[in-house]
Amino acid sequence: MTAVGNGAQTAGRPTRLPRSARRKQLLAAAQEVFVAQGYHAAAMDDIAERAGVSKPVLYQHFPGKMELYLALLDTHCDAIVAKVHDAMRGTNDNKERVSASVRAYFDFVDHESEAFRLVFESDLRNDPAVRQRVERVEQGCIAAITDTIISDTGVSRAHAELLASGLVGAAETAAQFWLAGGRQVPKAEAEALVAALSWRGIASFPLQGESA
Amino acid sequence: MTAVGNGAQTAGRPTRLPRSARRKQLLAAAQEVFVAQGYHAAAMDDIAERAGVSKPVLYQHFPGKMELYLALLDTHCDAIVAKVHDAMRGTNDNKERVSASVRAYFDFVDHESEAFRLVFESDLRNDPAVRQRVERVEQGCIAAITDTIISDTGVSRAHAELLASGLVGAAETAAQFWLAGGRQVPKAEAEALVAALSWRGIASFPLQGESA
DNA sequence: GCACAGTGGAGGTCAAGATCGGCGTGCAGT
DNA sequence: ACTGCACGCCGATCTTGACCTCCACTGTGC
Repeated sequence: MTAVGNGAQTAGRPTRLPRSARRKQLLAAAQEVFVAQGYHAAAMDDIAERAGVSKPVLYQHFPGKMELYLALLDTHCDAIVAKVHDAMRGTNDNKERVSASVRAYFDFVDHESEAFRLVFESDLRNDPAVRQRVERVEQGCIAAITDTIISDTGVSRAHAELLASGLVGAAETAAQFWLAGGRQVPKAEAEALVAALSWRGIASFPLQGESA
Repeated sequence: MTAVGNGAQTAGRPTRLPRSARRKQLLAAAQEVFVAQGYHAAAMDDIAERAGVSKPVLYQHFPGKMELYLALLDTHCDAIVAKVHDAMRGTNDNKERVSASVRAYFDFVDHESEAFRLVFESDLRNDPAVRQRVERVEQGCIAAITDTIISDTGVSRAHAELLASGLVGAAETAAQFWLAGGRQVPKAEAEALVAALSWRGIASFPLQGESA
């Protein structure tokens, strides 16, 4: 976990990068610092130092701390919703849809845990701009699932949304727990377990009425 | 939603309270402000104003902002875990246990939404002291359910924990969604829906192997 | 050899947490 | 009942810390 990309050259020659590459590098450095320290504790000095540049450079690429954070957030928010959408559209078998959605969550947590923590453990949820984006992610995931539930079970939208939020919460919390616990269970096993839980939970809902 | 307890007396005569009553009033005011604004955005001035006193009084009762927040947190953390424990011990029927647990979450969200948001939407999870307490709550709930799952299904502890985290996440997220959506669905209905989802999901796990 | 673009470190500003001298009120003793 | 005392409370202030810009330097193209 040293500096990003081209490495720290604080003592060596300062390398001149094209703006595009520099911007990506700054974003990567910012992501590491934001995830490690949280938004408030992260100082712009830390981010600049992490990237191996000085603060003015940072401010030549981003107007302020908030915009930098939002840029990062936007990138990943899109990615998450897109993955769930893909999981829904990739097949017509609902059981497979559940599996794919759960797998999407675990993949995301496994491969991009930094992005996950950036979005779901943000300490800025009170800020309207951030709140809007984070809620948009959850709403987006819930909405994607809701539509499928409605069309396949016929329950009301309000009920379907509640069920969808439960499923999303199960996948999200389980994935988070799996990550926090140090990936004790093999990933495929964990996915299968949570997928089974979710599928058994939702599968019999077309019945609508409760049978004992 | 004006000032707490004895009302705002900014213009009138300042009332002198015994220390114990003043402390409780300050805690209530702090809770309102912390929930409404989040930890970082909440200023000690706001809390003092909300309580109708001045800042020095606040600092005569609590050493600092963090201690004030932790005092609040501790109160509610205990309450949540206790409720889930009660739900587990109240009966031996597992289906009823699931219902009771879900009802516990919804009750908590319904009746003490402020406390819920204080704990689960905290913007201080990066702070070790806060993180420890919040994780302790989730771990506590998960652990309570895990034991039941293990003794009744025989799956390994790691798997049971994962399942438990999924169930907790479902109840938590659904309750949160229900609250955020303005309680559109009647509480009893929402509880029944989520309980059914959870119960159907977990009920057939004793089989262990998957039947189509 | 010279102009120039871009870097690096020092400083301004402001918000928010934490604190000091005065004030008014209720009570004890005579 | 009157006076001195003790205590809780308030307005105004200090300081820290973090975001955001200005002077000296270095390496390059003509």
